[in-house]
Amino acid sequence: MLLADKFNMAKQVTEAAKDGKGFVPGLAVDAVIFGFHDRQLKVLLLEYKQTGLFALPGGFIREKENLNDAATRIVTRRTGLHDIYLQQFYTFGDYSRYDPKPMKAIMKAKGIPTPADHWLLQRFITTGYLALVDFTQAIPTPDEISDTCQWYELNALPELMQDHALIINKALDTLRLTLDQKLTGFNLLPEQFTMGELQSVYETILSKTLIRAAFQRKMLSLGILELVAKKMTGKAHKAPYVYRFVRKRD
Amino acid sequence: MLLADKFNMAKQVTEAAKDGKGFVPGLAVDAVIFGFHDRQLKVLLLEYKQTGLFALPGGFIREKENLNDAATRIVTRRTGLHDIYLQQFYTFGDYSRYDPKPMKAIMKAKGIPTPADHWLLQRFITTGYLALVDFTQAIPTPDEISDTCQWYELNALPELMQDHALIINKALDTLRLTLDQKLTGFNLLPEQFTMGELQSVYETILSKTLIRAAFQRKMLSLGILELVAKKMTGKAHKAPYVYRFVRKRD
DNA sequence: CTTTTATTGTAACAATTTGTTACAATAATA
DNA sequence: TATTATTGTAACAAATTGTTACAATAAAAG
Repeated sequence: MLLADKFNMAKQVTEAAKDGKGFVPGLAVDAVIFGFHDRQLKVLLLEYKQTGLFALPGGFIREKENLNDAATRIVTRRTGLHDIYLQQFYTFGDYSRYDPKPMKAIMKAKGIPTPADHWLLQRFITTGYLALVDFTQAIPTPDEISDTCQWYELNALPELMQDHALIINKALDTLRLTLDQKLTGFNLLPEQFTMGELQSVYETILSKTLIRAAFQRKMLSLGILELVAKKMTGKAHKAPYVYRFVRKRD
Repeated sequence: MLLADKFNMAKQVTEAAKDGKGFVPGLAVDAVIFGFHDRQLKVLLLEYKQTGLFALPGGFIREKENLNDAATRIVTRRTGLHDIYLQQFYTFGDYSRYDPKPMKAIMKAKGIPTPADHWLLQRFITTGYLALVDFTQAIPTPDEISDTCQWYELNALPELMQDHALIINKALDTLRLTLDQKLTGFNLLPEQFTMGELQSVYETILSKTLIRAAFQRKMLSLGILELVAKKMTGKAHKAPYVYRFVRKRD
């Protein structure tokens, strides 16, 4: 979960929030926010310079808030985006993931007392959500206590807090397994895109090259692409068509 | 979650459990335990005669227990089975699922005081697990405060507490979507089974008839079936082969 | 016994889907 | 105007899945 949000809550929301009241206890939300740029999958991470570690955006659930709404709120806060593709993928509840050390370090650096029973130092179980966003539209936004909020290449992640590397792996596994079924790849692209761009999203997610003719034929056969126009690339070759994703009529 | 287990904990485990201490707060586990019998999918449910309602087996997570271990413990308790196929499928966190009324009714019937801040009357978020068990081996076992623990046909479920009908639906959806991928259907059968029995498991889960020749060819091609022997059915026709499931060598 | 009945196991062919190769179309550049 | 680098798609091949058919056979009927 996002340490920053913990502080956010502890420091600014309400008096009650200071001791964790006003939130569902023991449960957090972590978001693996994927973006796509330069034929690479990116993940949005927050940096905590005090610990030398990075963390997934995360937070807590308000007393009367739906779990899914909490996830939406968290992702919207860090990206500035609404109408985000969000999918709950796993709830991480191993006891071994409980490690109050990094949190303690951050709290100390901020001058917050760290009694052993402080609510931020208790065990948390976290529900993982994966978000697919348009890289060109997202505005990475750190919160009050994180130092940066930036995109990182999935293949070159910095050292992550707790089990956040595991959470990202599981998110990617889920994305791969449900890609064909849920047709979620489109969410990583701008509203309009070429077949080549779509193919490169698929290739990057699946980590394998696809056969161009077969990919194009398959995508067109699904009836989910609407042709918009041609696109002059300024390159010395035929201009590709531009498509838009249209929801399949059931 | 299983009301029975709440009481179980509250009444018998430790003094600490009485006020919910010793458990992870706010989070529960519910298990959708599937069995297969007479070409029907069955679900294990607990009955609370005080409320006229039925509930999924469920419970809480111990202070230092892994979430997955809690699920295993809960399913093992209700079935007497070890080495169960268990799969986490979703965490249910809508605020609207919070409804203390049935719990209050049960507590009153048991002579337990019901202050508004009683830990059992708070909002719980619950992680759903689906279990696939061998109907012939499971021994349905009610806990201290439930009246019965029995199999119910998926097509003829009694009225369920809270959002438990929704949880069962989501479990079934997950089972259907992952059936081919995870080859989980075998877990509903005894160790040895005929091709016809396996096909009827698939047909029941998917709610559609499958083509016998294609099904058999596909299953055999997967290399996960080991021929054991022939089986005399006592019927007036050729005896079918008997297979055993063998894990695919990676 | 021999024939009938109801399945099982599988081959054979058809239909569909996916993999592969090839080639015309074409926007910019030389 | 020819060249270059891609795009769009057709055409055929290979693999997978759907369908039909038929021999094998355990028990029951005659």
